[in-house]
Amino acid sequence: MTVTRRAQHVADTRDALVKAARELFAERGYAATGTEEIVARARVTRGALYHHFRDKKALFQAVMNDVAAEAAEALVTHELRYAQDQPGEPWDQLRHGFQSFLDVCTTGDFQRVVLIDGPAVLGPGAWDQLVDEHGHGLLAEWLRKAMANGEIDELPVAPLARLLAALISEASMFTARAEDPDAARREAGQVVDRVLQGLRRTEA
Amino acid sequence: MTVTRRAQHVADTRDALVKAARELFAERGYAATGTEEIVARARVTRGALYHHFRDKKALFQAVMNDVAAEAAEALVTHELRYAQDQPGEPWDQLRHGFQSFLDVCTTGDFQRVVLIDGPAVLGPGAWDQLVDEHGHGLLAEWLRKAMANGEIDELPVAPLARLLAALISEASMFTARAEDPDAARREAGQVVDRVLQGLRRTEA
DNA sequence: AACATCAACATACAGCTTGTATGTCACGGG
DNA sequence: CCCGTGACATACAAGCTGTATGTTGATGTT
Repeated sequence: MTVTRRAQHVADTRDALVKAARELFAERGYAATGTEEIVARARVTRGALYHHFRDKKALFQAVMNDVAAEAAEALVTHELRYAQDQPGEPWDQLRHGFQSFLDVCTTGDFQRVVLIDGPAVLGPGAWDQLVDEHGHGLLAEWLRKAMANGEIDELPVAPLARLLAALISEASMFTARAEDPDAARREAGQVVDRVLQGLRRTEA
Repeated sequence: MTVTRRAQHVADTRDALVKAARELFAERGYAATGTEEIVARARVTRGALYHHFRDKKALFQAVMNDVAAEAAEALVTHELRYAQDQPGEPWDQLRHGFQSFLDVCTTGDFQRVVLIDGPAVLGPGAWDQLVDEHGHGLLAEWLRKAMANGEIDELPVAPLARLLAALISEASMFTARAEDPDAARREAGQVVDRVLQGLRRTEA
């Protein structure tokens, strides 16, 4: 067996650390979470933590990647299924994808970890890295395609993708913190959709 | 004299605290700035700090209000002058205002303090409060007016204002962290303007 | 004018937290 | 079979925040 049992144990403790940290970071935020709580929940000691990660920030980085990867994967599979079920125009897929993106962002973990603490802990540019790494180069890709098809106006893709992502992120925050989440979700979705519609090709 | 000299000294130390904290928070971020550095720069002791502010977060709150108020004021005066110089259509003023907003957000202090550390330190909802307090209820006002004039489509104003503010905030981050800030500023401005244009009333 | 009082600080202290240095033990190769 | 090394656990040092206590100068009172 190439993968020894010991190696499994190692991976297991690492995963336990990331999982415990994720729960606590999402619940109380990065600053308010002590390493002691994390290792207690993971049922290891701080020694294990500092063996696997250089410092607390590195652990947070791992958690953030975890959350982002999960969200990206959920979005992709969701959209792939939709595209299969209903092979319509790319435009409709883009609209649908935006709404799905909104729903994905509205999960609690994503909000607190990626949107709130991420930039503060890892400095600005944390987003850039995430964006580059976890595929919403995907988003840029979609936009490029839509432009090539003449469905939306030509615009610099890089800033457009980032601004739209920020738009949706904020929409998710708005939704989550509203008194009436369902109503807020509808309103936010409506606004997002309208903004996207506004980008459609203006008939020359 | 109703305002005694002692009172001036008190206000002076408080201002010195806020100013020193603002510089350091903007430069190194909230978490990386110790209270000792702050009071050293303000040439007082930590006792003074904890006399004027309940804790470090309260000081940050004051700094954030300071930065936000300054930005809001700059924006307003700028726009008022523009409106006076060139009393055109409200639509043009809205477009111009967005670009000004972008420029205001691009100042270093605003980025780090309000956009990055603000939500993380004071929790989400810090934005809501700022938005409500420092007038970009102004923004909502403009939008309402533009809708009433039939210049842009009817949409829920609250989410629209927040999403547009987030859009511009992200545009400013994009601009500031780009290799070529000037080019990035142009691209970001172009995208923002295009999004805004997209909201114009669709001829029924 | 002497005195009490209180605000505006300064100083000293206690507790918590992070990171590191050191120790231990099991596993795995030679 | 034994020794080295990785994977932890433990113990320690340093820094930071918040609080409790001390001090001083202004201010109001009689």
